Amino acid sequence: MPGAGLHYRGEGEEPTRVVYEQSPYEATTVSHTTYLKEDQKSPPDSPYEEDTDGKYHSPSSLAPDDFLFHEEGVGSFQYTLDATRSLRQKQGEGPMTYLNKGQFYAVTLNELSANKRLRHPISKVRSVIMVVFSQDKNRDEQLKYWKYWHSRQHTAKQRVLDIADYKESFNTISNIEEIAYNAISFTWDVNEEAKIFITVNCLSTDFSSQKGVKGLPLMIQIDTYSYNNRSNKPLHRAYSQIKVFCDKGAERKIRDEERKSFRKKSKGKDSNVGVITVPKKTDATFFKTMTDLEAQPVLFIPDVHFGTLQRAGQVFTFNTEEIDREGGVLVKRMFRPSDEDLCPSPHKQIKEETHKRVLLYVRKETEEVFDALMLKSPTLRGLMDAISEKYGVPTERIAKVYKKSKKGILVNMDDNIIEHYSNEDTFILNIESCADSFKIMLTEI
Amino acid sequence: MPGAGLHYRGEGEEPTRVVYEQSPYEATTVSHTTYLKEDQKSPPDSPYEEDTDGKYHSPSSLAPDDFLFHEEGVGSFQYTLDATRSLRQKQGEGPMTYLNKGQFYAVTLNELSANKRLRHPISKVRSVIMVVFSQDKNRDEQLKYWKYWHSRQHTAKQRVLDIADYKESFNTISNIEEIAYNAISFTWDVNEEAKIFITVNCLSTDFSSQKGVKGLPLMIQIDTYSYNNRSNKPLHRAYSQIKVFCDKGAERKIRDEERKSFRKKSKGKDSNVGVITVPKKTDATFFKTMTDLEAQPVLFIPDVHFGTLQRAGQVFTFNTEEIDREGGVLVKRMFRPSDEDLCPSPHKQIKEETHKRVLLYVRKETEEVFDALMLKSPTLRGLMDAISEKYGVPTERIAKVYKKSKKGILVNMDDNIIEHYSNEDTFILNIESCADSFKIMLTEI
DNA sequence: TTCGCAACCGGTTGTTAC
DNA sequence: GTAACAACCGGTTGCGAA
Repeated sequence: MPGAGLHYRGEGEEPTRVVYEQSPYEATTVSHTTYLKEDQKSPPDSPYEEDTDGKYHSPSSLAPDDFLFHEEGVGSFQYTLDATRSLRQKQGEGPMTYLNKGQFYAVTLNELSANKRLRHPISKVRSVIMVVFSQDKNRDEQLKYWKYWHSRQHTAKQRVLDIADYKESFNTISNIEEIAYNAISFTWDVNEEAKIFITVNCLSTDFSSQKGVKGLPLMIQIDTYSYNNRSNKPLHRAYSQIKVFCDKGAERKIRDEERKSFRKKSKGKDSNVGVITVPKKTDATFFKTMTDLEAQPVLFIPDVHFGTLQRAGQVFTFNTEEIDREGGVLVKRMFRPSDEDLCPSPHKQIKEETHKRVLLYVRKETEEVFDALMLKSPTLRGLMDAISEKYGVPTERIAKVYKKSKKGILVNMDDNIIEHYSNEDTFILNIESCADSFKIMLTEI
Repeated sequence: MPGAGLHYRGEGEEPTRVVYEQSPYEATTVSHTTYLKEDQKSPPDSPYEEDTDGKYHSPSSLAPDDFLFHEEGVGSFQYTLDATRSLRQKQGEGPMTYLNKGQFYAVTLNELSANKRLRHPISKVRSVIMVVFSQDKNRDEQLKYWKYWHSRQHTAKQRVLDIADYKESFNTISNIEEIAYNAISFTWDVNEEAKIFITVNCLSTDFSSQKGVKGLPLMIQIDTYSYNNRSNKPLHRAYSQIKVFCDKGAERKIRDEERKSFRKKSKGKDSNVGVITVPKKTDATFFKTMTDLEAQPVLFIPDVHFGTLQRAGQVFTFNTEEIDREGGVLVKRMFRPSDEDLCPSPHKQIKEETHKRVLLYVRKETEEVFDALMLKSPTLRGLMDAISEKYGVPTERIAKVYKKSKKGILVNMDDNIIEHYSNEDTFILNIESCADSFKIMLTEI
């Protein structure tokens, strides 16, 4: 790891002074309050790596104290999650921390800069803590999962991520905002350790109706922004991979792994192929710093339908107020993601027209979960518009729309047919590209 | 078991002559073709019991051959299910047979009367084989379960119970009717053993979204009616309790039970509390005769909405025809359960409204794809309006509308014909221009 | 490639100790 | 009662044999 000057923080060790690599691109001193200009695009990837443990290496050649922040501020923050981490770790996967659904876990946030002792003059930052899926899941997949999960909750108000209102926590943070169902933002002072208590309200197995299968891994991601930053880009981003279990499932999982490890050992077969056993028991997990600060995390705000519309409105209103007080126009944009950044709301307006609208569910043949098509009018045109909007097929390029009845009869779709569909009728959708036009097939199921 | 004269049929043993207890209520000879009068209510419970094994005891004191049928005919039929039965059996539960979803199992039906050798002059009976829930589930619960299950099937056509079209089977049965999604009826001759092959398409775990829980036990029930019986009441009713598993789950379940039984035994603890171990391995299960012939089994026909309306209609029509030939008015009622006996439609009003509308599919001779004609009323006028709207033919210019039946018979279309069309009936449409008017031809296909 | 089968997976349930 | 924990449950997956 050439030239990397990274800080290692052992357990119980006081964070002291940290030295960062000098950026090859900009070698000037930047204070914590000097941020990236907006037009500064495509920063280089962080040139150093971290080990799979998520901790930082301590190179033998520590640079002197008077080195400065990395331009991006990457690496200057360190977060921990107070939960037992899995001892074993599959090859090709990062470490995994086990949580129980509905249980509170402490998350601590520290800023480890060399200037720590000097105290930053403007020392407030805003962090957003989120529950997201692994990066191999794209935006649509993530939203599909969240929608699926949300549709099966007892109450539509059920959030993915909650924060505890412990006094212990409120001494260190403020301006808490539930900016999405899976994201909470708050501000804290880099001169003091911040501590929050979070709980995750979904199970890793909640994203599929299949029984007896592994749950999906999730990530707790923390993005930290300059308080007055004009940029959409966080100063720092880190994550911790988690699995969420029922009841005391996290503890059982650890127990079972220990048992299995013991059985393996007693068999003498040191077949640790593909499994790395983390040596010592870890009561806390360090977040792993990410180098990609550009990717937009997927925020989930449920589809606001009738009664729920109002609630989402509240969130936005609240955010807007907050942000107005802060005076940052661009920050406002960030904290109020556009419809496209969120779960796209098909029913943006209107109340008197609602009775004419039809909500159809369609899914691909190969998929399990449906997409919702809200037809602004129960007509062929309305259907084509909805498909166009949802799947990016230009309306004018849709050559034919067929429907196939349950008996397999192929019919030209028309207004009349659509008018007689009921809300929540279900179809298999097939979009066939044919020359430079598309043929749409809705199969009734 | 005092005074019980029951027949025991061992494996491989030919059913020969059976002796039944003389009814204390009626000691007259009744032939198989003499049935209960309709006004004869509340028959006494069958005065004999069966052991939990579901087989019949063979009392040492067998009565002579010339004893006669029990008034109800109960006990004169014996059915077997060729599937391995669970070795263990929980206290308070009957025996349980394990099946795999989608796998075919043989069911044999025998009539064991003393007159067997004499051959019945009128020897046809109708049996209905059903998959139902245990008796502790009332009608509403059962329908709720079926609806839940049906709503999660890949195709709405998915039936609960299917019968194989093996030649081996068709030699012994006829007039097969799928009278409900969970019930199939057929006729057979009591002088010959009937053999059918059935498969169950639901899992015992399919009735709940909960993960990791026991599946619901089901019953295969067989009701046997006199072929010309005017009564709703079957001659005989028997059931076998089953659990349906995925893949080869039935075999695994048996294996696991054997393993556990072995472990218990090796521990020396003869703690058979609450568990009866069936001594020998049973490759087939005997159905257990039920004494309650009054209870109406719960038949499941899915909510008929638009497209599916017609399918249910077909079933009914078919049944009605069948029954008319048999001439039994009351049987007809039985095979055509009222809406209340079936899955009650939640959209009853909607159905009432849409009841009058008919959706027909028509295509040109040369085309492949159909157009939909929504008739606002099921009349000739409604048809002409729909054609006019769809193809721009002025209604007043339509001179004649013919229909051509499948046999090629040409008929003037009238209100009556149209009223009897079902949703999604299909036609070839031909519009012939003749002077300044048009002739329409609908050919049934 | 399929089949038989044991192991995996994790929600759920029952049992035992405090 | 409640907390800890092992066993149950059955769909699913992976592995070795035919």
